[in-house]
Amino acid sequence: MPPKIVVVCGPTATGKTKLGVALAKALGGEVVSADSMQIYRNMAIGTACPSEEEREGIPHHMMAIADPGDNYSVARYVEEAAACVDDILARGKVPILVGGTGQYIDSLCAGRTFSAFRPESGQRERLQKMAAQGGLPGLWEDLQKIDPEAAEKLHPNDERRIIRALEIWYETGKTITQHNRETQAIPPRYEACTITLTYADRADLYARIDRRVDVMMEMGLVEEVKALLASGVPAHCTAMQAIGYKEMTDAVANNGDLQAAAEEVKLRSRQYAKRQLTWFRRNREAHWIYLPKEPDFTSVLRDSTEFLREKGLG
RNA sequence: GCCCAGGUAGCUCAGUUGGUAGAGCAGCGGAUUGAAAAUCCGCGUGUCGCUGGUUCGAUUCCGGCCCUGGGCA
Repeated sequence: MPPKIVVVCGPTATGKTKLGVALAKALGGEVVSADSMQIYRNMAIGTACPSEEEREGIPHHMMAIADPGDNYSVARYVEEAAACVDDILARGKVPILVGGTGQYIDSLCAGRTFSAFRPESGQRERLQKMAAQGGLPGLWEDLQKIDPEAAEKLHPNDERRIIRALEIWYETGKTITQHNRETQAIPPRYEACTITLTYADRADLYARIDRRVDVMMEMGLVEEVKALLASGVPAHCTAMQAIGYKEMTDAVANNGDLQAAAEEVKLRSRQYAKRQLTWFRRNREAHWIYLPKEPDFTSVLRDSTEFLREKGLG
């Protein structure tokens, strides 16, 4: 049996951080972040990265460990986070995976491996150029000849995945279908005991998100973005695609209305939360906690620990 | 008060030479195997301001009324 770990997931602004810390204290655990943007340094405000006080002395891993100019990826995450988790287990503590990036969570728990080559090989750039010049339909047709099964599953407009599938083929001589089949055969690396947090009423979640963006603005999101740009972080790198950062970058560059930009950030955050829900709904094993408008943290914690006890944790 | 323009989806608007209407955005749903806070796909949710008239049939034409914006007083 793979080792058990706790997973706390859910859409943004549902209190994952707080629950993660409380569970770490209750179970003797450490937090491992599963957040594709908190992974970057110097982005504390816009990514709602927990402060020292909020961490309450609990060690937090996989947080603020990459340079914003780096282009972090799932592959790197799985490798580094697995090392963290294994280390925590080896010390007899409970790893508590906390975050909203479903792809990172699932890939880590599945023990998924990724095709072993550097995306910087130039292949991707070449394919992107072809697509940009109207060659996407042709690329999809190429894929259909090389790997009909993959082409079947991909919409002809899904440029990223079509290019990814072709890139793997040209670089390794193996189809993505073959690669996926191999990774699916890998046994799960961890047994995830998953708690998914969300508000029972979507309107309450959206209201929470809106309020949180206002707080980020008060805390100085604009200054944080300006500082990143001033330090030489490229305006179009992965980190700057994060919600809050791209909108503020545009607003600052165009001398635009910051309040209007904040409204845009709220909208994009709500849409993001909805996509997160779509991802998490897929996991039928997860224990969902449906929060009322004014959540009572004590009962959320009790509900969580009860579920984990049933799962044999704590 | 008079003149003009307009009132169609949650918003901005298109349209119907009379046969109960469609785009963008928002919203909802789905996907997701090295960008994932990214990216891709699907779905129209409606007393066509109200009320009479003409008509087999009116959101469309005509009258009246109400509302909004602009102009003249």
